[in-house]
Amino acid sequence: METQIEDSVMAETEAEKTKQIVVLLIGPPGSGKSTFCDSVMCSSHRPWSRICQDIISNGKAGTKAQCLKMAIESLKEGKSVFIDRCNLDKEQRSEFIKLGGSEVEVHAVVLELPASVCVSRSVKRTGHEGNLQGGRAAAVVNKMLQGKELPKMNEGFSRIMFCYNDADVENAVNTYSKLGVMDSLPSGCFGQKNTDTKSQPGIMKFFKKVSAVPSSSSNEATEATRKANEKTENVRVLPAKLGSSDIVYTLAFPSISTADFQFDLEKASDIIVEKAEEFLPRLGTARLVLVDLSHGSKILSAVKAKASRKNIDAARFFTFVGDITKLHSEGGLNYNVIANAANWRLKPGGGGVNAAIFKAAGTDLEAATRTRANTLLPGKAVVVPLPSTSPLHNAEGITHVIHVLGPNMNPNRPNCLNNDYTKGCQTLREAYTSLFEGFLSIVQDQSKFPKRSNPATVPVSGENIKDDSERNKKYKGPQDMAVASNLESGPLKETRDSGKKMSKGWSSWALALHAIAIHPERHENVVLESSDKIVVINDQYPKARKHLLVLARQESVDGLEDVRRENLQLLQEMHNVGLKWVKKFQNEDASLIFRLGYHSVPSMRQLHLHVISQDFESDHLKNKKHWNSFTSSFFRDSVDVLEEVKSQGKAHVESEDVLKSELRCSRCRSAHPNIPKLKSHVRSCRSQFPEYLLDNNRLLARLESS
DNA sequence: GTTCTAGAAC
DNA sequence: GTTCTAGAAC
Repeated sequence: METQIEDSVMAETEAEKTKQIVVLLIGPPGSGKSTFCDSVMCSSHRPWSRICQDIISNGKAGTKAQCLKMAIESLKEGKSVFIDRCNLDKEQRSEFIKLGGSEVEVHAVVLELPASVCVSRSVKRTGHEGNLQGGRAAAVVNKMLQGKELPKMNEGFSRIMFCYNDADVENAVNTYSKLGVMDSLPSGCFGQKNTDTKSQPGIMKFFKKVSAVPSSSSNEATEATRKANEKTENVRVLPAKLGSSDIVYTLAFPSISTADFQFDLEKASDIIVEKAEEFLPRLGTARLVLVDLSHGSKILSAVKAKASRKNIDAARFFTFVGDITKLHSEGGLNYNVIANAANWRLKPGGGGVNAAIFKAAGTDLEAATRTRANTLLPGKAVVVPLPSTSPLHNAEGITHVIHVLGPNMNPNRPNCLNNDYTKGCQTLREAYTSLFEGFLSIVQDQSKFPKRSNPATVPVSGENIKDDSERNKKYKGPQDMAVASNLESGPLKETRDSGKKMSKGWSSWALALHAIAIHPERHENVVLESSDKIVVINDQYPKARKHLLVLARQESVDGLEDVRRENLQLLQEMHNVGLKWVKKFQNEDASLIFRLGYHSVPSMRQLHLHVISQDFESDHLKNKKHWNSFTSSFFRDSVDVLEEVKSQGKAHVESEDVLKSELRCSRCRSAHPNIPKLKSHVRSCRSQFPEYLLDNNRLLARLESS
């Protein structure tokens, strides 16, 4: 018996020592992944299998699935495994990480060499198994690095080594070469620096300096990868020379403010021509196309006439008749960026161009817009990259939508300027400036991957290149545009005026309520009640003994800030449903006391009414923000919201700053130094509630509270 | 919104 | 030493 036990202990110890390893190489083409594997395998005493996606299919490129299959087979044979593919993002890595287990450790070796090194190696190599060579290489490498996510231990790695230069690589090669069958390496993350080489500095500098060079589309690199196998590129073609097949960057835009906002056509056409003339020289070969739906459009003919009088290049600035969402499929126009005559809430609806674009782009555009901005001021623009899943991206080739808000002269629309054309023209000029600058930033951004430049000759010093330093100074990337556009204050008083909120989008975690409200049928397990107007659920992290949420189902009402008179019926319905549940709970326990209300600034998207008992007995109530969001003026009682919307058309929204104020008992208002002490006090406090809460049925108690 | 955790507060 | 908060990451 004893020997048996000893044997099994021995076996376990041994098994631990002989753990196999899966090593994921992480790096773009040219980073030296294959060389790394070869170097280790040359001198290692451990059996290794190198799994290279570029050659897995009888010497040709194969699939991730093939790699996985081969990895499993190699592990069964007792070999350790190198996964020799780029593995640049978490998703790409996840399935290989799953190969790990009690018998198998998963490591990462990150080859973070300068992008320029990778590009130059990719370009120079002739016998590379992936056949990624020539001028396309730079585009591919740079595009890949854009989407790169560095590995983290919590993905499931037991060890990560970062290499930033040849010395680091050599060190890593040695580490793995020396690793005998019985050895293991310490786990942890080694060598990581803070710097991140998402882009290739040299190439960026270069493309900022040359005039904007159009490229076919943002899919350039993907397309390049595919074509790299078919074409032998002449890498010596200069950037300025464009083949006839090249697609030129094109912005299609509607006339801003002249439709629904009733802006004077003559004045508007002057401004359009003036701004186009100003921007064309900066836009390289990119084109501006004014679009209108109807052939008899007065704005188109006015602009056409004025542009012709000013001798503006008609090949680069022209008018086009058609549906702005179908100019390619129905009009044969190649274009990649469209402007939207947006509303200040950046939401679908209203009719016209705005409705058409949101409809054609699908929900992707709405979601993408939210990550950039919540609202827009007149005269401002926000650049939104269109996800490749959007129908507009696929069918028309549109990669970006730029929302623009122009001045309004229509008394039936918000912020009417009452014929003040001094202000109006100023704002319209500003709107076109914002729009064209946004477009310029896209063109510059995409020019990182020029179609026919030779990245191998990317100059370290750019003698032959004209320096357009003015542009360098003045224009920022699209993301900066979005922020800048929203941080500036303007005449739109209704707009949320805290820069923080305005530039905030909805993170993925904040969309859960929205998903339930829109598709309650997909969340049957959590839905307590639903109708066509509302859905009732338990708060997932209740902050009191009873804590429900009544969700509005209507799209586009994200929170209290969006509520207007037209939503009164909805608010009343939500309130009534809340009351009904309060009654139900009080029938079960008459001592429960409730409040119904909204958070001034919700963390989660979709208007939701809190129905919460006032005991606050919950382990989920953990911090100051939790407490203050239910007990300070940040919590807006439903009765008050209803009253304010009825009388003023909207509800007061308290600043988030109050969430940081001191901790006070919701009954006796005494202050407490920290959450545990506060909670302990609240458990035993039997004071009367403040007078304010006893008014107007803000507090819903079955019995007289004592 | 929560979770995790470094470091401040005690 | 432990408790608690606050900021980052998700």
